[in-house]
Amino acid sequence: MGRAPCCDKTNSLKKGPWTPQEDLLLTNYIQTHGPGNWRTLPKNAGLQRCGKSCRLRWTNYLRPDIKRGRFSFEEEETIIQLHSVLGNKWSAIAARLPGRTDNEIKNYWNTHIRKRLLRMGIDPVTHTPRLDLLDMSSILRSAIGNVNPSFLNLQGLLGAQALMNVNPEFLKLAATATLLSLKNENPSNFVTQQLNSGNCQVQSQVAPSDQFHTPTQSNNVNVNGLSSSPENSTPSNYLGENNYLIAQQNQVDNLLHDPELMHYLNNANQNMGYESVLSTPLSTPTPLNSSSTYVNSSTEEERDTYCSDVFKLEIPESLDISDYL
DNA sequence: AAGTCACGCAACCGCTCGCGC
DNA sequence: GGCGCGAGCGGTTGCGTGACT
Repeated sequence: MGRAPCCDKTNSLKKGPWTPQEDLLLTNYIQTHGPGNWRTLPKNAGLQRCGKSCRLRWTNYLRPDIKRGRFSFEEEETIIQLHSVLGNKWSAIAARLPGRTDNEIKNYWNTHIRKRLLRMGIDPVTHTPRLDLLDMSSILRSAIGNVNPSFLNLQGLLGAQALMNVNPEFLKLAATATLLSLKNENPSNFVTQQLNSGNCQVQSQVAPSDQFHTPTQSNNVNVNGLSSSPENSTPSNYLGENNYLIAQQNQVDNLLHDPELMHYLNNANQNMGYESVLSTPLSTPTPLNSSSTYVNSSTEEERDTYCSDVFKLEIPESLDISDYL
């Protein structure tokens, strides 16, 4: 017992950015002696730095096997997949990405991937579609854009029950309409048919569900020996449109069949108003006209725009969906 | 040209865990 | 068994830089 602290705060150890001279001292020392004891290293190397600072500088910057430069699509995809399995275990993720450090991956996640997933309406923590952004109204509006407005009246919805208390079948209807939109198919006929018939048994009505339903194996993420259980299955490829659609379909299906989620939705209006769901600014959903826009895009903006409008939705005031509530 | 803002990244901070005393 | 330290990790901060007005 009685060891001296690693970083004696009374000492005026240097902090802040490293100078080239300090880098050289540290690199030369480690190449000669190896890292060894980080606590004694600064003194032996002639550095006025904390051992912790030296370790960080070496592992995050000076290490010779570090790969610099922009992350490739493959690396990005791997990070997303690993994060869906491992969460914020940056060191574990970095261990499976040769040449990348946990700090670098963490920074890249926070500055690029996280934002992109949020823009795509995907919760970066759970890797599932964000229901708070799944504003069904606009999808329905776009879906029924050619329906006689007199047929629908939203007053009942806005004046009555919170949207969070929505009938699960309505959620399913909206989600299916969303998926039809994602598939670049016109959901109008489908929604109109459902609303006219009062039939909420959407699943059986969706035109060829199998057409874009997920193969079983795509539920299982397998990255470098890691595989996720079906319960926390995640999109296997956010960068490919088809896989993205498959993932969306799967995740929405899973959510709509998740009793806990439904329980949450049924009780959420006790904790929050439906304003959060309805607060999305008015917008016109952008059709996904290109089937290859996203995966082949070379710029981040192009990647982003692919799905940025997918969940921008609104409810027309003339829509009456009270029957679904 | 100058000021402002947003973004990215390196570095720091604070915590936990494992180990030695 | 308890304490303290080293190492490692994740979260956060702050600075540099480029874009924009």
